[in-house]
Order: sequence, then C-alpha cells, then structure tokens
Amino acid sequence: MSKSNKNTSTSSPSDFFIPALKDRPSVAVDTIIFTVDGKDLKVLLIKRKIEPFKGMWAIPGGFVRMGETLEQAARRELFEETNVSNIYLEQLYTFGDPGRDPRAWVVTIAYFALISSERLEIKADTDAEDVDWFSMYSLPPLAFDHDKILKYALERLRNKLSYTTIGFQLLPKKFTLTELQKVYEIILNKPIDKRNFRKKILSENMLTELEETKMDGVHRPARLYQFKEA
Amino acid sequence: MSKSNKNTSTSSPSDFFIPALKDRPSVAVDTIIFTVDGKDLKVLLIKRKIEPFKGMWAIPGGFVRMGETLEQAARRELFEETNVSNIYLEQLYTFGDPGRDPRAWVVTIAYFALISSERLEIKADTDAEDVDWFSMYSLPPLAFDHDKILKYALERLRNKLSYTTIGFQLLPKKFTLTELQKVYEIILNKPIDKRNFRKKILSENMLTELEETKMDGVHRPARLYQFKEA
DNA sequence: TCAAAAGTGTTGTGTGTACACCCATGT
DNA sequence: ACATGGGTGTACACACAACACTTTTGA
Repeated sequence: MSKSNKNTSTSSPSDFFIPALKDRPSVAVDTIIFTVDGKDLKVLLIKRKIEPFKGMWAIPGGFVRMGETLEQAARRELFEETNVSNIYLEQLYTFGDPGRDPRAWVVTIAYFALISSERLEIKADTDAEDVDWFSMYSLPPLAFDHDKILKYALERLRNKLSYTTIGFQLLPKKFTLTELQKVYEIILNKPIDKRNFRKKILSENMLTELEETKMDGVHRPARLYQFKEA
Repeated sequence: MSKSNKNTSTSSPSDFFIPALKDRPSVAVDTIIFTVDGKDLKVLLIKRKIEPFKGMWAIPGGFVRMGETLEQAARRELFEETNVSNIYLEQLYTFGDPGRDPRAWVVTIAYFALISSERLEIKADTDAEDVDWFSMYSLPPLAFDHDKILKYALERLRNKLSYTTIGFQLLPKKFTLTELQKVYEIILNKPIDKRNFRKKILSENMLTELEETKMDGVHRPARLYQFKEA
C-alpha cells in the first residue's frame, strides 16, 4: 500500500476546472433557533407565503452572500429573525440532496442556535403573522426536508447537553439551579433527580455562587448562580 | 415571547429569490481517507500539479455534479482515488470562508472515510507519482485550509472511537484483539492496557469469537474475531 | 401554621484503572 | 529450553442512581 492506481484523481476535470455557472447549486444557511420558555423547548419557524410548500412552516434561512463566511450568513439571518446578536451558534450538518428544493438545486448548511428566552422577550412583538414559536414536541407540518433537519438538531442538542455546558446558553446570566435543571429536563424530556443533578453540576466547578437570591413565590428564596467565564 | 418583530424574514429577498448565477459559489466535497497500516495512522493526499498551491499536498476532492447527493459525490471521488467502494464514510464539516480558495468562492463539504489497509493493498500500485499516504503525525505542507480540516478530522475520529464501533472499519473482516487494540493505540496515540481493553471490548458484545486462529510468528496463535452485524 | 419550593447526604452498583504472571508456539 | 506475543483476574477509586426530610418564606 503506498500509491493509488488511478490517475484520474488530480488530473480529473472535476479537480481542475471550476464548474460552469449554470452547473452550480445555490448555497443557503438554515438556522434552527431553540429556546426554553419555562415549560417547553421551542423552535422558531416561518410560515411560507409562496410556493413551494406555501402555507407550511419552515426553518428560517437564506442564501449565503458573496464575501461572507457561512457563520456570518447564519448570524445575519439570526439577527434578522430575532434582533439579537452574540448568540450561541454551531454548525449542524449540510443537506444537499438534489430535489430537496423542487425549484432548484440548493445545498443548505444547517446551524443551530440557543437563545435565552429572557433576551428574546425584550425584542419580541406581535406584528409578524408569519413567524412563531412551536414546541419541539408538537410541530406543524414542515416544508422541504425540515422535519429531518429538526430531528437531527434535537438529537445533537441532547447529546451536547450531556458532555458540554451549552445548557447555560438558554438561561439569563443569573439563574437558579432549579431553573437550570428544568432546562435539562425539558430538553431531555425526562425527570432528573434534584440532589444528583446539583451534585454533578456543582462538582464541575463551572458556576459561581452569587450572594443574591431569587424570590418568585411563597417559599424559600433560591440562590442565584452565574456561569464562570474562561 | 411569541413572535418576532422583523418581517424582513420570509419577505426578505434572500429568502425568495435564488441568487443570480454569477453570485453562486462552487460546491465541492473533500474526503479525508484514513487507514491504519500496522504502525501508523495514514491519510491519502494528492500532490497539486497546478496553481494555486502547486506542488503542495491536498485532501482529495472534487466538485459536486448536478443530480448527485453530497455523499454520492464523496463516494465517487473515493472510488476514483482508491478503486474501493462500500467504505465507511461520514460527513465531517462544511468549510466556506471566502478566500479559502484564492481562485474562486468554493464551499467544501468535508467527509471522512475509514478503509482497512487490507482492502487497499489489493488495489494499490505505484504508477501515480502524485498520490501518496502520509502519517497523520508527520504531514507535509498542505494546500488551502487543509491542515485545519485534517486536524478537525483527527479530533472527530478520536472522539468517535471512544463511543462508537468505527474502529472495526480499519481492520479486515477477521482480526485479533491485539490488532484491534493497535488500531486504538495508533489513533489515540497512547498505549492501552491489554487486559482492560479486552474486558471492555468483549463486554460490549459486539464481537463474535471465531474458531479460527491466526499464527504470524513464533508464539501462541491469536484467536480471530469478527464484528457482529446488525 | 400552612403551602410551596429550596436545599442537603448516604448507600449500593457499575465502570475505569492499575498491575504480573502463565500459555502456546517454532526453532 | 528459550524467545515471542497471546491470554487471563483482582483490588481500588470514582461516577452514577436511588431515595426522604428539613429550611425558609409570605400569606
């Protein structure tokens, strides 16, 4: 084993010559925007006003413009939808099957974003009929292959939750351990033992315990925590 | 929180109108082809015969053709390089920064493939000066952003090794536990305890113990195993 | 004093890690 | 009989899971 027996490799036309303009796909980014609103994991969708899939709901997205990176394109779209910048964003997967968009050949790089509902509420209003939040656990009929994309995004979110600290991205700067636990329970869709959860989270040493507490009912106030930077 | 205050979303031009032909990137797939040859983790690279980066080594790849899926394009390129089909292949990440290819705007979906050196040796010959295997631990200067891509691929390979069964993809159908252990050691680049490794692998119940043994030296023959299907 | 959520420890079980010797073979 | 790699078990540390009661507050 040391060399290939095909010299079609670098010398193949596909490697040398950039495809003719007419043979190029359009390249889009779609961003799955997740938030947790206290009881539910929600995703932002947009109602399509034109064919194909007119009237169905779709993941927000748009075409990448010349001169921008894929992530910049995703952040631009994200800002257009939510008016919020500086959001957790990560590339998910690229979908490019021919025929996934009946109009044309479109390759979509899917990203997913996590945003705290607190940051959203400031900006949200009601003048757009065509944009709404849906529970991940009861989705409307979706355009294109967007059901597949959302399913994949949820899977990735659940996996990452268990071995990273992205959960904090869905909460305000200061939060209680119960709030954090609820985020985990909502995303994983199962109850978690309170003592074990606290033990584990605190043992990771990722949180700063604050002096402040939060009082939101007729009961003992809850200690506030903050995510440790760097 | 319930609706966005921007209606630039679906009604924005970027969502409705497919970009003009001249504003579309070319879309390529690059495939990192890994193999383990007994002592080393190797990757297949191609020497560039033209500018840019003439004379430097690059990950094999090519442009996606109309009508094929991204994975089909990757498998086609893979077959052109190795003459082998039916290989483990998984999408890695998409790289699309403007300027990563100085000629033009090229968005590349990177895949990575695992192939057993046994399958390769059958096909390999020496007539192509421009294709060769390199140790991941001593790479030549690479074209484009290919060093970044390879680094990312190695990271992914190492992670996947610990929570999936992809290691078997790098071995022949029948293999000894020592051979499997060497694959792990080479990829993770650290020694592994023999007894612990065997205990763990066998406890996963993924292997069928065969009656056959393998004799390749002046010592006790090694039992052969096979990966359990489905 | 009551309701409601915050907060707190111990025990068992399973998993990862460290470590050393005998076995089967060909020469 | 010896050199070479194949093959095996036990003890400790640590992580995860199950489980119930006391504390603080406002009404």
